[in-house]
Amino acid sequence: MMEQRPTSNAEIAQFFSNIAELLDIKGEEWYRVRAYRRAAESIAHYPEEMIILRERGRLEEIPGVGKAIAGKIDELLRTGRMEFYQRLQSEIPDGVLSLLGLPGVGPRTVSLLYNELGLVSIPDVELAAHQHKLRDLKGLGAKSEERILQGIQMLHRISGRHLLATALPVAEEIVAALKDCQAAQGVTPAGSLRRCAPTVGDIDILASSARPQEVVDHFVSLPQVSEVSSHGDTKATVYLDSGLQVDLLVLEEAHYGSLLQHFTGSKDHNAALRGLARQQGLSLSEYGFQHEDGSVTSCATEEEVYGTLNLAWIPPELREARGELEAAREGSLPQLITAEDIKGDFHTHSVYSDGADTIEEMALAGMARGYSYIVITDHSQGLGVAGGLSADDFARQWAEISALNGRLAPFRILSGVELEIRTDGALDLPDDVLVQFDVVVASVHLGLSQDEDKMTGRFIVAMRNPHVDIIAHPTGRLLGQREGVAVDFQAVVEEAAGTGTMLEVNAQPNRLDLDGDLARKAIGAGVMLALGSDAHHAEGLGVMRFGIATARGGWAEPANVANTLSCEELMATLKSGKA
DNA sequence: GCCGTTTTCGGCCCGACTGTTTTCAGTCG
Repeated sequence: MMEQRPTSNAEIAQFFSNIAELLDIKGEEWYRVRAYRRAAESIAHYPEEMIILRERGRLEEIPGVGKAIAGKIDELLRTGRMEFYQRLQSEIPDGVLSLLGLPGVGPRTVSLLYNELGLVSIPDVELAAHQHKLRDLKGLGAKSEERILQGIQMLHRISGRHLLATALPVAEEIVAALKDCQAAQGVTPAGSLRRCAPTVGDIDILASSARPQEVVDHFVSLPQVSEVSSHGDTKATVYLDSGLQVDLLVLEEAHYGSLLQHFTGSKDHNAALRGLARQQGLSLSEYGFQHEDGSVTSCATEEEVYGTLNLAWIPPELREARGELEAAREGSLPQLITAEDIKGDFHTHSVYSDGADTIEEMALAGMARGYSYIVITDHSQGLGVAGGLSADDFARQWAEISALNGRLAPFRILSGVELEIRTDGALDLPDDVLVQFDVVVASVHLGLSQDEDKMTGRFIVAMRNPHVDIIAHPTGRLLGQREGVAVDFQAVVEEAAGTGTMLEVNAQPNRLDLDGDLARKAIGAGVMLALGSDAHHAEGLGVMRFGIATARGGWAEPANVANTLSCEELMATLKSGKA
């Protein structure tokens, strides 16, 4: 049987990421390790497929990929294997890499655990810790052993990351509590929360103060805190009862811009920024810029930090080391879409299917948000579990929408449907019904484990139907629960561009689908995005902020997003057929 | 291992906190 060859950029990147960690555990020189890490990151987010670049001999155009790594990519694509990687694997079993996931355990400690005790998995380490075998290792002691054990128990309790929407209210509560401390000024969430990442590993909060120690002391003694992990003069890390980790950093006000920039990250963005500073003979840290003569210039605002490096200020959502530094230098950063640009919501449910509120309640909520329209998109009949509607049901709904529009004008309720793309690829309602909707949103909820060809085919059939305006939550991922469906996204994007079909950025906190990277790909191909709250009750319209944040992460400008159109413009666009 | 409008060799990102230390390495963000 043919061995499955890694071909996607993500799969190829994984090899180099593993190599970096294996070399790190082996004690290889840090810069070489970093080179592999950077290459992996670069490959994972490169807009073109490695397989194409290889054919054209253009692999070395990728930043961070030189002769040696290009050769390894070539070998991998040609033979499906990589000699160098296999040699490393023979020295260190794959499972050992998982030990790096333990809090407080880095490459040096992993090396000890493996080489001295032969531990190759987290359960191995747990057992050894219980048997007090770890405390005798050189450089470790009873405290380290206890800490590792606690880390393992923490991993058992919480699996991984927290949704942005979960962490945000917690962060706001802590910020409010910190403001009670008189010494604290300028308290604000930073980190992945400020960058509006879909999920956050921890909550970062920063403050400025003339008396940092007081603020840190106040922080670690908050009632929400269940455990203090570290507690210094300017920095502390705690765990809450919920298992969430919260970091606080406090500096004087003069450093505030430097601090905010530093603590917002991302790590990669900051590393790249420090690299730029180096080129100018400067050393950048949370305190400011250190010049070659040792003097330090601190920045009170982020604009000063970026300005010092001849860069425009960069919106936090873009700080992922994905080309934003180059754009900031050239003055070509996007004018990102904002909440004020949003004139309507493309994806909402009512009591007609599985929503909790009436169409009128949904409309009133939309009006309260300052929208000029919402699209009601109840499920079609094929999705029985969600109370999907038949053509007759929709006819009743249209009558109600029409009456409401008479009363609520100039606000408009648009008649829509979340049309099931059935497992056999057929659409769930006939064309003579579809043509009567203002907006048709098509999506898949069934047969999600179909193979890539079948799934891609279902999307393409839907997009080729002249009445389908939008594909909703295109990958079907559920954060922390389910990977997206197997689909050839490149083919989907091309078909969307070719047929003038929009792709949704679904704003549900556990979907955020498309994500920022894919949204950016879609925009790059000329696809229009449609933001939908997918609200199932009136309050649910509020999640739109997460959709906007995600679109911003995809570098979306107002012109890339259909929600910025007025109702008239939208109807004119839809009536003129698909592009 | 990568990279170059100072460099094809010699650089390459910074600092706080902790633990096991007796001057520092490891980890983390």
